[in-house]
Amino acid sequence: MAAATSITRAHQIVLGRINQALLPFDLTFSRYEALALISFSRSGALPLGKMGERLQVHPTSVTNTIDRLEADGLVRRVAHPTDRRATLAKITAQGRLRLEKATQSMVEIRFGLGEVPEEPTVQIANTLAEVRRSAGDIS
Amino acid sequence: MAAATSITRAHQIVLGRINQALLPFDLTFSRYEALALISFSRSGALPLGKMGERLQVHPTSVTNTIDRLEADGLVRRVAHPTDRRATLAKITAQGRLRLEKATQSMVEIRFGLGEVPEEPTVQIANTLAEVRRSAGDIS
DNA sequence: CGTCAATAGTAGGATGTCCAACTATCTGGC
DNA sequence: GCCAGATAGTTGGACATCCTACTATTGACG
Repeated sequence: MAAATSITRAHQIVLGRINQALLPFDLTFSRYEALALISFSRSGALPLGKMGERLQVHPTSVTNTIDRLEADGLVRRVAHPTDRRATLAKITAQGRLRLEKATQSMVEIRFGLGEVPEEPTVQIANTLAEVRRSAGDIS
Repeated sequence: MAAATSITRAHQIVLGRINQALLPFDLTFSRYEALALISFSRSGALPLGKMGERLQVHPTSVTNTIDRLEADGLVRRVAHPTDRRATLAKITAQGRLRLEKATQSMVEIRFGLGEVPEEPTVQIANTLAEVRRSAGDIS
């Protein structure tokens, strides 16, 4: 139970710090993650469904996230070239700019890890990998 | 960044499993945590503010949680004996029964850790302690 | 080549979390 | 004693998440 509690608390702490740091950019961690994911794709656009898979969130959550990013002018919904069911979220120039600034801030706060040194963070990723493996999140 | 991502994903996975297991008892992890906390107190009752401190959540979250537990008959709001500002959440007999059953289920799924062996879970708690220490969550 | 199951996305409703603002009560300094 | 500031809890609003149910489109099998 100590492990489960630790994960919950660590998550609260890290997420809280991250969202605090993203506040000036009018972003949240969900929106930041989504924006970053899109920007990493070669064409700068991704079908919403694919995003849900990658981020491991429900399709309705993606809809919500993209709604907000689009309202803020950071992405644009465009039609999928061949599949008329699908919608692509395409990052805008403004979106890339905002993402870049936000990422600087993320790096400064070390993605919520704060003053925790490098070595322990590697440990954390490694030990939690066990949990993620058990759920098929990673192989 | 890998560490931050790992914490987020592990949290999603563990919380998802826990809430799934609590579904038959009409509980969520928040409500389960709150109920357990109250039951551990000597008198079986706690001021809402104290609960917020212990669980590290906002006062309004406690209000919400207790609202639901009370609506389900698992706790009852009673007046604080000396401080008329404060309200105590007191666990009911039905609450203790429900908690007991839910706890059995929690133990069975090892609090969401599933098939992860004992040793790695200890590792997880230890490595994440670093993050929690950095936020003053633990000493 | 036509029907029907599968897939992509969205709408509505529930829960949990936070923040800002409010009411009620307590407490300490004058 | 009294009044200002602190404290306890709630209310209303914002976000993120999930689930169920729905529409539109695709694709596969008879």
